[in-house]
Amino acid sequence: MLDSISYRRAPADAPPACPAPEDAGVCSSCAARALSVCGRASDAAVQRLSQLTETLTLKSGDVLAREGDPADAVFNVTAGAVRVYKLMSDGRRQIVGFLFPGDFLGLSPSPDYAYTAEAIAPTRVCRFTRKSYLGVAAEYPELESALFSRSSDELAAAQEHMLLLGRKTAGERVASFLLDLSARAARRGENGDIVVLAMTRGDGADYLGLTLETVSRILSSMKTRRLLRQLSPDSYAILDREALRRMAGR
Amino acid sequence: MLDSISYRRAPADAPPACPAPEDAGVCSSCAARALSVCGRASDAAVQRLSQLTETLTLKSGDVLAREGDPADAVFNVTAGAVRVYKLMSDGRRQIVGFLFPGDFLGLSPSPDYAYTAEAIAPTRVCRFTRKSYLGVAAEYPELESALFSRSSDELAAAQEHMLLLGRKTAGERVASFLLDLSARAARRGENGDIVVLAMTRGDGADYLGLTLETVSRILSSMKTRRLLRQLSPDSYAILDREALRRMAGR
DNA sequence: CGAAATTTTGAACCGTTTCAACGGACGTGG
DNA sequence: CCACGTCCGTTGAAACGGTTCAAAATTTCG
Repeated sequence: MLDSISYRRAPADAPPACPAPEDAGVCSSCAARALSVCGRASDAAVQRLSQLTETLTLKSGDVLAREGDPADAVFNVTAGAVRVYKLMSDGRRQIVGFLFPGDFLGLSPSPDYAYTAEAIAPTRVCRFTRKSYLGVAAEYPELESALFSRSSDELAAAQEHMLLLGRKTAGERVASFLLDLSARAARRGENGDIVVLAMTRGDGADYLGLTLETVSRILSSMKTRRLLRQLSPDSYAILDREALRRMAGR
Repeated sequence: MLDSISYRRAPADAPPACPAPEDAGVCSSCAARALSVCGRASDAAVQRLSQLTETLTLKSGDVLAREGDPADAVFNVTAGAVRVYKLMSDGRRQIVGFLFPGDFLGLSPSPDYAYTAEAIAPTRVCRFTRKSYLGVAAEYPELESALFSRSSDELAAAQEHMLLLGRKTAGERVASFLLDLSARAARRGENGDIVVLAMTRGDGADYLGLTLETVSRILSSMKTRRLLRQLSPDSYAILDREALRRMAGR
């Protein structure tokens, strides 16, 4: 590269600040925030649920849930990032999604987890047992509606991702991914013009159905074509969003 | 091919017989059957819902829902087959799923359909308006639980399909597809050892993220390798399920 | 029966993967 | 503080799986 800038990744010693700061250790605000996002949960349900909740602080590599294990907990991410994936016996991996603050895991009533979920950065989550969740849900049907709605959004995202995996070219995949990360960051109240790739190239590749080399090559070409500017190894400024949109297809 | 047998597709003049035969035109049994599959809906909810239901008879090519249109109806397929897909502007298509008798469409609370759904054979569906569905759901929370459960199964299937699209080889995809069709047929009470490809090779390809030529080639090689025997252009007998399983991976 | 659509098969091509090498960032221990 | 090993990202070159293009065979349907 022409300009060999010396980068430094963000220090990885402590969980990053929570966008909606919570009283450390107390999880009521977490449950409230998590549920209020859905817009329909009653205050009473929030109160009940937050009593049944514990906060976990995880470091990169910690496993929240393992494919095939009994699904006895529901999680809500409050800080950090999580990868959710499925494995084949020979090690091939498909990441089916990344979780960021505000996202849920484990809502499905299925008895076992169908995926493994692993922190990929210092991460904080709220955890409630499925049993306690079911008790509250039975009492407050609007909670179930709210989470059903969330779950449906997830299904729609999964269908969009099937289109990406089944029909898009490598360039279209990476462009779509960057725009998606940007939109999600904006929805969390962060700056949508700066995309932070909280995951490695390998993780990105396993999400996009590519190899890490292909992801790296495409990011490089986006840099030389002035669509992106690399701010650090894991964050990029979007210079030409319109070109990225065209490149993403649909 | 060595043996050039003369095949004949099943005649396509009338909707095939419904597995649980219903009084033609009357939809109460349909709603009952649809909901009872979930195992939790009360008789009262079934009664209420069936009053709000109409039966539609569709021919191949008829559209149930179009991507972007307001999602004001929920469907339950009682006979036939439906393809659900997303399109790119240049015509590339990803089929995100096929619907067979017993399957639902349109459960998501999202205001618009995120996909197009089209009959690919003579098909019968029960249709209820979203408005009437919401009314009943508000009154009978167990209905919502039951459909949430269905929807979660769909999400799990979508995640499994992402693994297929992102990481499996062409042979693994086709083998997985055949086993999946077989399992779904068995769940509907049909013979799981005979797989009916209700869709064209092109539809299969657009589901598997391949071209129709690749699908055809792989089916041919499965025939010559005695994993399958072709009973008609659209139905195959599974001769070696174990080999298919190995071939499907995971 | 004849036309249109679908399926099958072959051969050339190409986008992505695979294999390989190198460089930078970071943690560890001397 | 520097040497060392590891992990991650980048880049190049060769190989390959699946696509594209083309044509023929079969099936479907009016």
